[in-house]
Amino acid sequence: MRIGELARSTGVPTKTIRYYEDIGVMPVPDRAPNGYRDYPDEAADRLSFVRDAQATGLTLTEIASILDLRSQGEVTCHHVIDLLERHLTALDRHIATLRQTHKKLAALTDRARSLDPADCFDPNRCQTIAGTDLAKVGAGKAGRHVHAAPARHHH
Amino acid sequence: MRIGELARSTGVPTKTIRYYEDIGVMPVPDRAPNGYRDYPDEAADRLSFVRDAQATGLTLTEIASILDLRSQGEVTCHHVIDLLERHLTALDRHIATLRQTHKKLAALTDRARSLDPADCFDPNRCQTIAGTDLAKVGAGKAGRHVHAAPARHHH
DNA sequence: GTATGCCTTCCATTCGACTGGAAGGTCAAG
DNA sequence: CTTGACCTTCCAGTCGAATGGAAGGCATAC
Repeated sequence: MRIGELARSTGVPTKTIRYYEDIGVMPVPDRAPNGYRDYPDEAADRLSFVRDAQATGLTLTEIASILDLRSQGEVTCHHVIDLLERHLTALDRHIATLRQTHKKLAALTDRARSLDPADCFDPNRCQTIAGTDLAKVGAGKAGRHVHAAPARHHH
Repeated sequence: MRIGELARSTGVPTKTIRYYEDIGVMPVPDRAPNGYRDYPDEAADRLSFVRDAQATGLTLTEIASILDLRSQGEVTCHHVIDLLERHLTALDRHIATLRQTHKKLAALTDRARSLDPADCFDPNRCQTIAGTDLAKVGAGKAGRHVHAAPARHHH
């Protein structure tokens, strides 16, 4: 499979796939006689795994270290297990905060929705909601920057 | 309250607080006669809200638009509600993928743990796990880059 | 009075993760 | 034999979100 097809089948741009190869999260593929990259079918799964892992907040560097493409001698199984275990705990906490703040944001949305729609033409009304009420809704002191995941990529 | 205290009480560095002010997610505070920023108690709540919202994947720009600190006329309640609603849906999906991939990573960790510990001194064994098995575990085709949250900030 | 700690502004740099664009090679269709 | 889609490398730029550091002002302690 060529890079374009892989890109189409996974939704990951070709540019990004090449970039992943550069930084070591995707393995160096074979080349067709013409120099084109030639991917095995598993490449799509690998790419999907990378994206999923990324979505849980692992950095590409961490993912690379798990997938160990560069086969550095110092990277042992223990390191990988450690990394994964620490990440799983962080992930648990992260999901919890996410659900919490989801609730807050939902409450906030309800509040915003329940306002007299006519007031929406008065910027000051909006500001008031945004300012005071919002601050109160979001006032919880839950675990700060527990950790994260990649951003939307529409630069 | 001065910036240092605010920083201590929220865990957000002073640099970052000033930066938040620059980009408009934190309101411009009063100044003491000596020129020092003087924050009201609510500032801590506001800052916490910003961090929480950020943790759910909203960008600082989006947060600023919700908090509407700049009071642009065009930013209506509807825009804000829209933004929040879209974000909440995205967040639901995101949490779902997170939980899914959490499961995958947990399975992966188990698998890694269950290997003969002696093999851990053989780099090749680790590579094998990392390569083939991992790719399979992570092979699910769940919704790609649904969206996300900010990164750990230990640059 | 000077050391210490906190504050101020301003400007440059970092970091991860892309993304764009130039310059050019390959190949099937018309 | 050219057009167009697809591929190659390489290097530069962007974006969000900080972070670092210089240069200097304020306030309290000794």
